[in-house]
Amino acid sequence: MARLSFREQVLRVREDAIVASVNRLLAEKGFDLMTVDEVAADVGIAKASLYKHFPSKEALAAAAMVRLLEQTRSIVESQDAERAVDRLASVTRWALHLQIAGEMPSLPSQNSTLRAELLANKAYLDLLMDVSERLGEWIVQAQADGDIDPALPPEVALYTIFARACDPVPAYLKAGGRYSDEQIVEWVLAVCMNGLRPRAAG
Amino acid sequence: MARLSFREQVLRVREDAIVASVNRLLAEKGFDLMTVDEVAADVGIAKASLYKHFPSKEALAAAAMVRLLEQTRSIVESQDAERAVDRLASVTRWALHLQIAGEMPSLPSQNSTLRAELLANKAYLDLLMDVSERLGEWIVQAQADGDIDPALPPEVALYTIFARACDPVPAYLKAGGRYSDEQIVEWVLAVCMNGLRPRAAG
DNA sequence: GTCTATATTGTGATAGAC
DNA sequence: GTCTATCACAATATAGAC
Repeated sequence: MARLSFREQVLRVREDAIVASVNRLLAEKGFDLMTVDEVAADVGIAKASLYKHFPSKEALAAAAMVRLLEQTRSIVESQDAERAVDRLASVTRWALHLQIAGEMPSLPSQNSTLRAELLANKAYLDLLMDVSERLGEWIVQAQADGDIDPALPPEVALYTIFARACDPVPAYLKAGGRYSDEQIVEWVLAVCMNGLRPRAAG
Repeated sequence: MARLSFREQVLRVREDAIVASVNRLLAEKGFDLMTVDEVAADVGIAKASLYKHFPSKEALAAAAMVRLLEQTRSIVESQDAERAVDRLASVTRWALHLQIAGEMPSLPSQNSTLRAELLANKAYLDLLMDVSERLGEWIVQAQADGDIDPALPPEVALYTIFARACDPVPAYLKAGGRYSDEQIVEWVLAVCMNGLRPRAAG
């Protein structure tokens, strides 16, 4: 990796702060209700300055998603459990914790402008492919191990796991106020992984 | 039920048409991206006329949700399978079919204005209570039958079933284009109900 | 109750000085 | 690259004639 000049480092730190704010606001209010004014105020700079770093609101959201996928890849690569199903459960648990802590950015799947921007973002696509392939391998392995139903197409299992990132169930249970975050995560995780298991014969 | 005058019937039909349009647009674009202009154009009346029927965009969305819950209650009441778990699966299958057909209205859970409007809507709350209580009874029965894990709080199962209404997995699988709607619904349903099952001992 | 036309506001994005 | 000030426009909501 090339050395960065002091100027470039300052720039990098500033942009990290922006993306962190965007991440938090996306988790809190979602893309449509998050305003660029809010982001600027949260970072503590003028809106026009924001636009010198990122050309559009969509680009801000994309940067937050790239950040999330980088964290995800890092978590995926750090898994060392022997059984593939345990590695899958561990990554899913991490995502659920992020979500229940209010740090999981969420994007509307229906916004076509945003979709187009993401699909044009090479960093985003590469990371998504990377993570998907790794998880896909684990799923196939878990099917061979008898931990995931072999009759299920791997992509069904993959999407089911990805979908935990925007599962509304944790938030509903948390709103009830009767259970700890830990307990909620474990229940949702158990229901998720249990759903992928092979059905008992008979 | 009181007889309606001709005038009132016309009004009723018009409002049904409005709510049906709102339902479709909510399913297609979601609340934030749906504009009142679109609704008016879709129904074929002027926007100002729309506002004579419904006082706000939020009220339009609420009416669509009431309509959905009325349909849900009707489906719930028509269930006659012997086992509670089969009745639960059948209702969930209906919701998944509605969703994959693009007829399931979806609201952002983060919009506080919309939340407040819904929580102030007695018809909505009554229907929600009604449906929840009935499904809750079935869940408790299914736990007694050994079809749902008795260690799971009934509300976890209830929310898990409710969440199928906004599950992104069917849309992702449909976008892949490799499987029929029927096949997708059956997989997602199976994973859902399997997840609630008791874990095998050992 | 329906229409056309308009008021009002919120917000994404930019101009131009420094 | 940062700021203040402003534009441009979309979208909710309403006025007022018929």
